[in-house]
Amino acid sequence: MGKPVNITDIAQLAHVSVATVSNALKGKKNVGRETRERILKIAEEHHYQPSMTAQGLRMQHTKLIGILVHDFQNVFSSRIAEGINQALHKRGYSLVMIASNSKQLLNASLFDGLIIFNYLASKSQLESMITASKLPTVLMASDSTLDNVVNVVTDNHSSISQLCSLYEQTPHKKICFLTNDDYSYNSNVRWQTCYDYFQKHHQQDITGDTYNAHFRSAPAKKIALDLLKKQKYDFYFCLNDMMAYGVYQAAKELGLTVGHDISVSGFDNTQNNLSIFQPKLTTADPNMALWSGMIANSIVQRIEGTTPIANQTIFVPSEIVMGKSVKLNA
Amino acid sequence: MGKPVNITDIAQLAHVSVATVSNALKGKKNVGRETRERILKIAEEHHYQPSMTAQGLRMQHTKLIGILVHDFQNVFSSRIAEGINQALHKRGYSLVMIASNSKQLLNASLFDGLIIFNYLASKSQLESMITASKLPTVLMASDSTLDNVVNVVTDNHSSISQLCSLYEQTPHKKICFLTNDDYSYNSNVRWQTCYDYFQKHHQQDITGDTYNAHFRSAPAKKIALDLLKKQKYDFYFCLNDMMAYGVYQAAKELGLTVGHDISVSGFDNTQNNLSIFQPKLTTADPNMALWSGMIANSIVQRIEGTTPIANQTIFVPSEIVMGKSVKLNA
DNA sequence: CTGAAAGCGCTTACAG
DNA sequence: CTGAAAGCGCTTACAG
Repeated sequence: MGKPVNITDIAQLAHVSVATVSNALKGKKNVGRETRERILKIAEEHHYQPSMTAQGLRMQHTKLIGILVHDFQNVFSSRIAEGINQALHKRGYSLVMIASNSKQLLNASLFDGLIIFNYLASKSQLESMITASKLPTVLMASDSTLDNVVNVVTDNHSSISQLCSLYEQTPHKKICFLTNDDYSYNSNVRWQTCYDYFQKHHQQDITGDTYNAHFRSAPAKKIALDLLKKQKYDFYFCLNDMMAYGVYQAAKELGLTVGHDISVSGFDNTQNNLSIFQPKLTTADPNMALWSGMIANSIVQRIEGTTPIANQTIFVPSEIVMGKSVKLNA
Repeated sequence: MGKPVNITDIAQLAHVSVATVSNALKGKKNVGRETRERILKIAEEHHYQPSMTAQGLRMQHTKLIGILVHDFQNVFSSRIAEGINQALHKRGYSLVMIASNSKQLLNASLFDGLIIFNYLASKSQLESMITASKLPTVLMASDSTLDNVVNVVTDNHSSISQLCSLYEQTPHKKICFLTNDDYSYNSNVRWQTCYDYFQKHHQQDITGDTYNAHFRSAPAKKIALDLLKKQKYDFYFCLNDMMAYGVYQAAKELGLTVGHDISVSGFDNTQNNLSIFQPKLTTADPNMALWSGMIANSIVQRIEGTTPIANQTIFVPSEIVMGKSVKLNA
């Protein structure tokens, strides 16, 4: 394809220097009115668009913020990305999504800042990437203590405590917990909150009643199928919604009614207008709008120096949404 | 943050020129073995990563391919993007997703090629963007005739014809069609195929039995609710799955059983392991794996000059998946 | 108000 | 085998 028109082309067309074209285009006041208008007109006519590689190289920033996702298909990252994108756009930045197999782009002086949600790497691998990039970074599910990162995370603690307290208002006697793997920040914090809660209020050690279903529905279904057959538990406390969905499926397969025969709770409030959960799931809603706004704020402030670069953790409030999946005493 | 180490830093550390560092890093053979190893070691130790803006400016390409989506949340674009990403990665390109509010990036000499799925702009707006960018471009739902675009689209024709022929094997007598707006390529092609089919096989003009539900479930539900109450139709031929879902909801609300009282067909096969459609929907499956592969191939070939830049339309085969939503004669 | 020049970090043809 | 130099498209301090 013919190469795009550049600032030199415009300069020639307008019979001025490239410096003047640049100044005119950037709205500097040191350009004569007549000259400016002529330049603008020509640039417009030729669809002139400044080269981001040249601008980026010269100015040492790109106004681009990268969001690294494990893969493009992840529904949760897509949802939060959309919110962040809106917020960043208002502040003059563009959000660019890349999948983890393109992570070498993170250190390529392409982005002014980084946002990372889920990653399969270990925490130390992740941190070495972030350290190498030297960029202001927001982590959405971590408690990294690196200087250039701010963790903007769900306030798991308060929501999980409230969810735990529901147990006392049910007729149930036996509760179990579905978790994710050890390296999962959210799973760890949520589980620890449960542990503390049951230790304190019921003098009960929940360790033996904890099952790792990897935050996914299929393993959760399998585990629940087994446990339900043994009638071992009547309350399935799931540390995220996907696992709750697995329990729903298991219950259905065994002819059990959620919210009646057993109770199920989740976390994330991923139920949408597709009405996957029947009955409606009792879960925690992370307030995505607030979350994305805080992420956008944090990163822009660090890039622009409004907030000094220093480690910080910000908790985003979440709230309980009451469904019909937990059977409360009359 | 401290600025990243560049090629000059490495050159000083290794006591050689930047040219030699560059040659060593790129694996050129004109560098002494001892020198090369020393350079590589130092670069490694300092986590040297070439600047993409500098490289891009110098080489006039970035190995970056942009995919423009209407918004990050769109499930369909996310799904196809993931497939394209895998295929491009193998060929040394990175896929970068941007939302439509960042479309000025398309002409910024940042990308080597463009992939565009859904856009709310009119065809002419879209085409002027593509023309200005002068980049090899793949369109996934269009029949643009611009020189630098190749349309890689679902083979609507064959699947829709097969779906239409199902009607003759049902006990139903009255069929209606749910469509999208006029500017929707897929809707247009699919509807035209239906029109031709019914004209030819039933001497019937379906125009009066066509309803615009904007490819979305909510409007489809509303329309279906109205039509079902009037008992006007017994076969709801939906030009995509989302609208079929709306019809399912309407039927459920009225106590009607899909696949028994009425028949419903869709297009896209978006049903996943979340089992949203009960009973399983009869629909067309676009073969996403094949589709993403063909997109990746097309664009890389044009970028690298393997295939000359010229307008082309490629049809991706799709196939019917038989669910239980269409009631066939015994 | 305008333009010549330096320089951002690279790559590559060229001279030695 | 190695390095000096030009140049990709910009911006900005500076001189006039």
